[in-house]
Amino acid sequence: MEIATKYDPKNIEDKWYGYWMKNEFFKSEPNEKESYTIVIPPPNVTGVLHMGHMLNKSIQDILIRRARMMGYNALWVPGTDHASIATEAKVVTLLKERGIEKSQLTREQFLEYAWEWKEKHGGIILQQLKKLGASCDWSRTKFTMDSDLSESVLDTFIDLHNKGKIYRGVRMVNWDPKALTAISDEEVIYQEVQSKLYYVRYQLEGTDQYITIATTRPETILGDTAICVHPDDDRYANLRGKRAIVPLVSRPVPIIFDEYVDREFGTGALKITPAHDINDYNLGIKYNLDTINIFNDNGTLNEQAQLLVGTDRFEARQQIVPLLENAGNLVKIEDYVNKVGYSERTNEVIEPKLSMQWFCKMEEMAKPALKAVMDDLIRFFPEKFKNTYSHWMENVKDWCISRQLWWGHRIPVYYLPNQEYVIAKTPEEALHIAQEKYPELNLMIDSLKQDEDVMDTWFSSWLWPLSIFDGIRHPNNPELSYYYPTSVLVTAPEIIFFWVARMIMAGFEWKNEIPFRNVYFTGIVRDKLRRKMSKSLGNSPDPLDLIAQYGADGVRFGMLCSSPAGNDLLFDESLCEQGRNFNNKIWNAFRLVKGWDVDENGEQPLHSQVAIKWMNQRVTQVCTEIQDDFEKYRLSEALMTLYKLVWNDFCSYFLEVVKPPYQQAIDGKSYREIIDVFEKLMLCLHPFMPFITEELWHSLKERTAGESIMIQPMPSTSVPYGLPFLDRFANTQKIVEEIRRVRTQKNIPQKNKLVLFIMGDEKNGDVEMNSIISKLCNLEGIRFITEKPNGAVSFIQQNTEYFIPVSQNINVEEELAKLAAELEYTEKFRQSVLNKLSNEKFVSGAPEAVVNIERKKQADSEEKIKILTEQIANLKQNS
RNA sequence: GGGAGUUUAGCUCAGUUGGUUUAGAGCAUCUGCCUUACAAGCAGAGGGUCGGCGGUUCGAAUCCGUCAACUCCCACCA
Repeated sequence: MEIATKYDPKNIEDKWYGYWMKNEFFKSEPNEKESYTIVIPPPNVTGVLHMGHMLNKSIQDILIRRARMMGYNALWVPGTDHASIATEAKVVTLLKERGIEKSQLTREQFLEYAWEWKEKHGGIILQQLKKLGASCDWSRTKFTMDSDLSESVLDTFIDLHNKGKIYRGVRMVNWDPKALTAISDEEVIYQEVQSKLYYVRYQLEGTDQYITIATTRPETILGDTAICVHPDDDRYANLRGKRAIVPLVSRPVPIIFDEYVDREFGTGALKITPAHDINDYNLGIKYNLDTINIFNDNGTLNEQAQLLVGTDRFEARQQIVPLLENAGNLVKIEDYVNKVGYSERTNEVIEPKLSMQWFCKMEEMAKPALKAVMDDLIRFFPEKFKNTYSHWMENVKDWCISRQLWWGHRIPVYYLPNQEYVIAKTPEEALHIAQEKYPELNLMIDSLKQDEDVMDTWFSSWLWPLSIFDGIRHPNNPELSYYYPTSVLVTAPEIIFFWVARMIMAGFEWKNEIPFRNVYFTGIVRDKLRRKMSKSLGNSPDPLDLIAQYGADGVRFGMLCSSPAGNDLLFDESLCEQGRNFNNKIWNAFRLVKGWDVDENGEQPLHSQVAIKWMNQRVTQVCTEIQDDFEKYRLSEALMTLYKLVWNDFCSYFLEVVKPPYQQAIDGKSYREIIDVFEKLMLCLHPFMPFITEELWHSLKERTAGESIMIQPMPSTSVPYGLPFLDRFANTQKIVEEIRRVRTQKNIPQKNKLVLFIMGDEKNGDVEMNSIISKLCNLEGIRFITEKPNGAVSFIQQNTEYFIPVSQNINVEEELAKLAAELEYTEKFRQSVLNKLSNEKFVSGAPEAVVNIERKKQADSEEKIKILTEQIANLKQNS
């Protein structure tokens, strides 16, 4: 049957994925083998596959497939993250499209919609991963809001609270006055805006003197509770102990001295509004200042402002200017460019707002987590992220773990009528505890009011490697003992603090062990213009379209062939094209081999015997190389090495040598050995390109039902390979290239046979390698000579002279020029070597091996100069 | 403002402790080929004073200093 000339991955990929699933090859259970575990960084449950996932998941699949073939019990655990903020935003938007406002719903109603949506549309991304070939154990799929994982989150909250590591405190949050919610720092977008800098003077109490401050937000003057200057600022040294009068509201406030103030900016004097600026708030704590909150949640001024009550903050900014001017407090207004934070969701200007939040103490937990990385108990690839990590861990701040949302793990705190609170996993439990503690209150279930907030999403994902094995609730369970610590975490450097650092802390906190041994940081996928791929820019291709166009194997190749750990990937479809072409190349190599007639009685030619020996040694050599690459997570290097092995060595050399002459059969021995080599190549490539390798592995030999390449062992690296033999072959390849160059230059078609003259004694000839040259260069014969022939083109390889007689006239000028150029180069080279060797300090200072190399270079170049000089003389004489 | 990193061929990158490198790969480019596996291919070729300057050394892409450009992270200036 004819095999198509082009590889078509479509049906093949679906067929094998189904086969793998049916045979449960992805499943893992603890056994006597060593475990190799990867937990997926759980994508948002609302997410769809993007290019960043493609890179990240391809890498994980490559690692897990290789581990499986290296004899480990490999497990890749999939799952999704509930992603409080993103999911809630998504659900809110979808409800709005149906004409429902979140504010109209009760918490329970909203959550019902959210769950309904999650069940229906959540986790699409996991289905998409199957297209990529991801070999996850799907039977273990987890979701951060599964009941067991949720319970683990509550357990850890309660545990940390009992240990005194969780507390309640006031914090400045990013308030969105339009959405009426706090948002995270990550959702604030800073933009430069053209604004004004207002200089306002404050009268000093009991004098007719003034102090002038500069502000971009004059409306917040109404909430001022201090003036601050630099302690070393001579201009204000006499103000110590004085008070200033806040304009318009006539409030006397202290003048404080702190190094926070930049003397160069404005007048060097700063007004302090602790309720509406994070820095002012910190100063407020330091100097025990009053905090006057002048804003309502919707951004209008409240009664505390005394003036302009009910006016919007921006309107108030306009209106307060003439008021200040009339009162004689406005000094001047300058144009000014500053950065203002906007809400990513509503594009509203963020208002810093004080609110009560839950915090987790970090300092103590950070210590073992920092040490583990610095001591290489956990290794980072690339290593440079150790610096980033240590810098952050040494300056770690307490973690605000509450979020003003509904979708997520609700904080298990129950407030009592007496202002106290209890912590418990369920309302019933809470009631029970409360009743025991305060029997006099006669508490009922309705007396308890649970905290309205949910926990930060990371407060569940930091448990991920533990909670998926139920390691929080049952820290000594056999699954956890077997699979934990996991082998490697593959993730993005952006979340090194949010997630990586915290998982390490959680690992020590609840298991007293690292969660993973290695961390591989991927880069960011960018477009050719180095812009981050994003939905809003519209510069990101749809991964599923790419897979449809180039095949999953092709896309995987494209993602991997040029992305060293930590480096950004500048994605271009041409990379996938290269991958597709590679698949096609392999496919056609298979077509060639499959098309041969086999003659079991045929004798194996010498060139085949030599080529097979060489190819096997090359495979072993490359396997050893990529073993090292994998240990260092140099996956791109490993892939490129295999790419070159297959394309250059296997296709361009090996198959060309062993290929029988047109319409002749191949001998049985060679055929079987070629198939064996082909099979080894498929094994090596399988982690990178699982589908085509499975397809061909099945086609190369008879297989029985239920067999698969993905559970075969990798080719052994223990077979010795001989460097001298490989060197001989490399030299042979150079000779072949020289002959081909002659053909190209002299326009001699490949089908015309040539004769090769070799200067020297036939006894010293390399019969094995010459058989290769004969086959590849279509030689009529090889003859050994002692006299330089006329009418021949020559080249020198390893100081042996080769001549090829050509029918047309030799262009003597051209030949001479070529020889002269080579002579000049060689003489220069020799001179540089001589310079080194004539240097006393080099000869005495450099290691002997290095000096010997130079001596060898000298001898070789002198020999070559001699040969070239002779050739030039000979050529001149004969012309 | 604080910290980290990058700079090698047109592009993306290797180059491991300084010495078998007057620097390699893949892609792209150019030339010639529809050669009986593959034009998604074959054969051949060109292309770099390793960001600039200075230093250490017998010897520097590699180590040190300095300048320049770019990137990322953190903090965010009234």
